[in-house]
Order: sequence, then structure tokens, then C-alpha cells
Amino acid sequence: MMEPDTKSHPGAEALAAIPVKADAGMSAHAIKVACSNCNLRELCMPLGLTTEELDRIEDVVASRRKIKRGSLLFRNGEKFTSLYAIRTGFFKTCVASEDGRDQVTSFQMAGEVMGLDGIVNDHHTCDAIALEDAEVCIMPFDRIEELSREVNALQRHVHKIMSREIVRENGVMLLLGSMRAEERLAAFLLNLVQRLHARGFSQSELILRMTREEIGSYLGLKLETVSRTFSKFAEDGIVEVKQRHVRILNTDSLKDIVNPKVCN
Amino acid sequence: MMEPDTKSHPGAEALAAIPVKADAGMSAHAIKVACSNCNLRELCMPLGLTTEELDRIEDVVASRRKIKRGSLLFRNGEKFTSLYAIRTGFFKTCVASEDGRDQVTSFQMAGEVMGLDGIVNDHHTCDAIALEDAEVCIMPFDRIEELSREVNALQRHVHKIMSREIVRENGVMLLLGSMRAEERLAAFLLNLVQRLHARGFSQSELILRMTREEIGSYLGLKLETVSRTFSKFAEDGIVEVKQRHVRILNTDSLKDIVNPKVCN
DNA sequence: TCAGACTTTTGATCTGAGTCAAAACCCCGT
DNA sequence: ACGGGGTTTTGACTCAGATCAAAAGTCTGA
Repeated sequence: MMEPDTKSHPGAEALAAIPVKADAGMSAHAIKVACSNCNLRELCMPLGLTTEELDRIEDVVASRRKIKRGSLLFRNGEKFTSLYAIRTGFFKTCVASEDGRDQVTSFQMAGEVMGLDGIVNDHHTCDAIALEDAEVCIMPFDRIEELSREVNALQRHVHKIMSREIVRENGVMLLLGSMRAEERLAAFLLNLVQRLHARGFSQSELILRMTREEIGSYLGLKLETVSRTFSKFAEDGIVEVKQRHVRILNTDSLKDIVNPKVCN
Repeated sequence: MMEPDTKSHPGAEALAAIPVKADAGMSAHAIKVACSNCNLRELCMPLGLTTEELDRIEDVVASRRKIKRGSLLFRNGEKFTSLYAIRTGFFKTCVASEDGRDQVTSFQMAGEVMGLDGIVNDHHTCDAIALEDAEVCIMPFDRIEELSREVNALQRHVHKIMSREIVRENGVMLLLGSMRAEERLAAFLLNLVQRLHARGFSQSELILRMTREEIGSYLGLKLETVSRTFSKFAEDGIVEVKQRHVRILNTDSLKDIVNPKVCN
């Protein structure tokens, strides 16, 4: 299983077609970004912009920043200044209660925007941690606000991104509030693979960038339960699992698990 | 317990100090609203507006609508046109999975804004149901967008409202993903009473507008568990519960339950 | 005022997921 | 190539909350 050349997950190579490229070690402010040439544009930018509007929006992206695996893009309590669009890599965000429990609230991949939580109180309320070496575009929020007063498409886009996050979280609440372990894991896999597919990767094969414990935290389960459920799916021939390599053998079964059919 | 005159929950009388008043039966479009005189203004409007700005923002509120207890303000799938600010009454919003499970995703009270879920796809993705007779201010979203291009404080306010909702949902995910039944219910009560207190009501006494089943749905518990947990709190002398009347006798105990102290 | 439907409480029992423990596995840096 | 730390799997047992059931309470509208 799992030929090494299978395009099963975004890696740096897949997103490298950006002409104005930051050399390693180049400091953030020296980078001239070029959204117009970024192949993630349709993910983080509104569609149907005039060239002039696009030019102006490029100015929103002040610079880029590389984050090493395991380190933080921002942390709870930190002053909020910017939103971040992921160029490469993979993140988790976690909130913590006072007594140290914590909860993964999302996993984010290329083209997705992070930092919306910071707007309301001018400070971030969660940690954003890179699960693999990553690079983000830094978009100072005051510039976003300024420009979105003038470019209607940008204004609309910002509103949609925030609304999308609200709707996503509604879905997670449904999952956490009413699904059983198998349903949660099936929903999680389908969601991941669907987002990867939208980025040009396989519909059936993926590499998990997070541990069983992180999956468990996101799904409100313990890591052992996540592991057992993977094993169960594998026994049932629904997936092949080899550590973090997952191949989905039967998407329909997963869908049936998430939405149990009322049988005749 | 619970003297009838105790100001333990918003009722119509508490919010009636609005000079330009809609008579019963008056059709929605005939109402001239007056945010400037609404005592909920500091909840739904940005602070520090000039009189001129306030005048313009009043134009955002196109009209009002009364919703009878049990009926819908909007429903899943319905076209999105407006946000709604609650003037009086109490709502729940629920999402449903394809197979008919459903999940209460929030309870909303006077001064709170509903409908943000509809922005991303131009259609609502949840149902909003009045739990008591209610009245909302209708704010067509295209007008909000238009005006927030010109009034910076409004733009900022809209962003904050959406961000606040994201942060709130992060908190609910933490609750659903990592808390036990008692912790969930304690957190729920503290949250409700805190919001009511911000509206001038008692810090220790409240009337629940929702059933045990609705509380359970919100908290990811069955109604029996909610009932038992209330009984447990009552036995422990933390609250007095008589149907939907709740008096909190010991707020600190509730806080300790939510955030268990690491004992010495 | 009363009937009937909904809501809430409480008891008894069951079960899915948590907990504890140990072994296997794998990856990484030196 | 190896050692060691983190990760994953699996087993045995426990328990919090679900489920099933029945009775009591209460609200509503005719």
C-alpha cells in the first residue's frame, strides 16, 4: 500500500510555483509578496477582482513568516494584530481552561485563515501551533479593515470567512454533542480528505499530521479510543491504517457511519 | 423562595422605555425605530458614536418583527437577508444532521445578534426558535455592509460581534470536549446568570426559558442527566431549583466545579 | 375548571468510552 | 547503527452517563 509517489498530502513541492520567492533566512519584511501568482489565491482571496483591486489587496499581505514544527504562530493572551493565511504547512489551534485542560478547536491547512479569535478583545484567546514546518502570509488587520472599506469584494470576503468559521464550529458542536466515537472519527476523516481533495490531493489517501491524542482532543475522545476506532475501521475493511498513513477503502461506509440510514 | 417581584429575568416591562413604540398589530415596515432611545443600545451598537453616525445607523434597522413563542425567526435552508438584534424575548438556535439528530448551538437573549451563520452561503444553516414571545430588530445585511464602509465604528463592531461568536463557540467546544456533566451544568448556569446580570438582573436568581431537554442538547447530555445534576446541586446546597426557577446559593462552589482546584 | 399533553424527577440497569498498564513500534539525532 | 523518547496498539477492568420505565408535577387552552 501507499506508494511513496502518491500525492496524498500537500507538501512544500506542491505549493512552490510562486515566482517571488523568499529565500531561506530572508527576513520577513524584505519579502515582496505576489498573491496574483499564488496558487492558493482562490482559497484566501475573493474571486472576480479587477487587476487594480488585486494589486491593492496584495498590499494587505505585509510579509511572510516561517514557523518550525512545534512552535507557536501566536499564543493565548498575545496582542492581536494580524490574520494569517497559511501558505504551506499544517496547524492546530487549542484553547485551555484555567485548570490546564485543553481542547484542540481546529486543524488548519494551506489556504485557510487563522487568528479571527483575536479580533473581539484585541488579544488572542487560543494557541496556534505548527504541526509541520509552515509558512504564513501576515495580514495586519487594520489594513484589512481599511481596504475592505474600499474594495467591496474584500469586505464581503472577510465577512464570509468569519461566518464560515461560525458554521464550521456549529458542525463541531453537533459532532461533540451528539455523535458516538465511530461517527466522530468517520466525520473527521471525511472532512480532512474533502479539504485535501479541494487542494488537489487524493480523495482516498492521506497522511495525518497530528497524533492520536490531538485527534482525540479535537473529537472529545481519549487517544486509546481513537486508536481502537481506527483498528475497528481497519478490521471492517473501511480503511487501511499504518501509523499516520490512512487510505480510505470505502468512503460510502464512512458516510453511512456518520449518517446512519434508517433501515427498511 | 422566589418572591414574585424579584427582578430575576428580562421581561417586557424591563425593556419598555422606548418612546417610539410599535402598537400591537402595527405592521413591521411602519415602525420608525429609535436606537438612540433604546436601552439595549450599548449591547447591540458600538460605543462612542457621534450623533450624526448614530442617526445613520438607525437607518440600518429597517423594521421590527414579533415572534410568538415556539415559532421560527428563520430556518435552515432559508435565504439569508438580515441579521437580527433581539429586543425582547429569548431564542435557541439548533443545527440538525441529515439523520434528524439535532443540537442546540446557542441560547440568545436581549441585545444579542442572530443570523451570522447565513452570511457565508447566503442561506441560513440553522433554525432560530423563540422560547418566549419575542421581538427583534431586522437589520438587512447589505445595508450593514454599505454603512460599515463609511462608519468605521460600525465596521469594527460587526467584526467584533462575529469574532465574539467564534470565541464563544471555542468555549463550548472546550466544554463539550473535556468537561463532565456537573462541570458542564455549572458552567452553563454561571454563563446564563452572568449574561443576565449584565442586563441588570439578579446575580443569583434566574428563570430558565428552556426545557431540561434543550439544556441537555446544548450541553451534550440527556435530559435525565441534566435533571439529576440539578438535584445533586440542590442536595449539596449549591442551588435551589423549583422547576425552571433557579436560585444560586453558592456561586463559588459552581466556579470550583467548573475549574477544579488542584488541592494542596 | 378540567383534561390531556408536556415536562420533570427518580429508580434500576446497561454500556460505550475512560482508565490503567504493558508491550510494540517508530522515528530522530548523535 | 544505535539508544531513547515519544507514539501507538491492545488488553482488562471501571464508571459516568445513557437507556428504559414509571410516577408525579404543571401548564395550557377549550
